[in-house]
Amino acid sequence: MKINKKVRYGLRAMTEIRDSHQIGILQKQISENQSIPLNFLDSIITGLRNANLITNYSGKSSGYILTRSAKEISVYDIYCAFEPELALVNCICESNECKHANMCTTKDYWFELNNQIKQMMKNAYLDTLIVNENKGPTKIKAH
Amino acid sequence: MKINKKVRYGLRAMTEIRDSHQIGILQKQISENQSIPLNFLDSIITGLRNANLITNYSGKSSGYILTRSAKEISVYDIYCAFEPELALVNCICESNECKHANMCTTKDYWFELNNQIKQMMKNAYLDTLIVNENKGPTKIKAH
DNA sequence: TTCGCATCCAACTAATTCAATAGAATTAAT
DNA sequence: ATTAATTCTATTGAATTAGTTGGATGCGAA
Repeated sequence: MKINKKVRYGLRAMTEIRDSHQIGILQKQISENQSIPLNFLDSIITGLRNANLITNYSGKSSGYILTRSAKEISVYDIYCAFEPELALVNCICESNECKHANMCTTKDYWFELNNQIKQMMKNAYLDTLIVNENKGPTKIKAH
Repeated sequence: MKINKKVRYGLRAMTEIRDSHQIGILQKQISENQSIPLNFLDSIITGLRNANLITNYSGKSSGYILTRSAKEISVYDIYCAFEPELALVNCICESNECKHANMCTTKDYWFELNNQIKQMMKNAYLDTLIVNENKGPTKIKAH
């Protein structure tokens, strides 16, 4: 079970765009800052734009910005820019219902796990994604 | 993000073995009951045996049984019979630490999500996996 | 207007993983 | 011995992933 690279790069790209605030940021700059291959980033940007999460003015010095506040963009919004609805197992998509579903011992469990994961991704917002400066164990300040 | 078929079949196979209690159950029977291709089930059984979750006597009329109580076998135990430790992103495995980890905005989030999913799989035990008989909306009995 | 830069867009490919199959060797009950 | 089941190794075919290539388009500066 892996998160695919478009989602991972997409999330990192989104934090770059977030941090450029109203000014906007170019693909090239995102690519350099985040070590994402430029050509690959291109298709990631397409995904984010189609999902209506970012926008820009076309032309030479465009620069991408968010379409809404970072605290209104969830990790699941970004996930869905690159993947269909989260479905850990195929029978979660109704179109793919499997024949022995009505005697399946595991279906309910997968549905439950699927929902919980989805909910965790929906409850995490772009504004909370930050670099953790603490490398070592957390120091508790005496008070 | 998908659960692979070995894990899914493996979990279903485990509920069959659980339900055979002390008697034991043959691959062929598991294969028929759960519509799992027999040859493929073979490699799944191997995984479960190597993970020390099931055992049998080899030969003609063997039959598999659990090595311990179903309520002591977690979904995560079964998952790990077929996959290495859950790692949604590669940098979770220390051997694969990525170069810009110390400036990564998303690492902490993936670590947190990874831990929560792992915990949910560790807290679900084989004895709780059952067929849900209710097809329609739940009927609440008047009392 | 022509050039450079950056985005936009579609097709393609190389590599890897996944799901399944095939067949031979082994084991043990009858 | 025969039979029925498991065990082990190797291979295949399909699907997915990650990334590339090449060209069209749009804008601004020289």
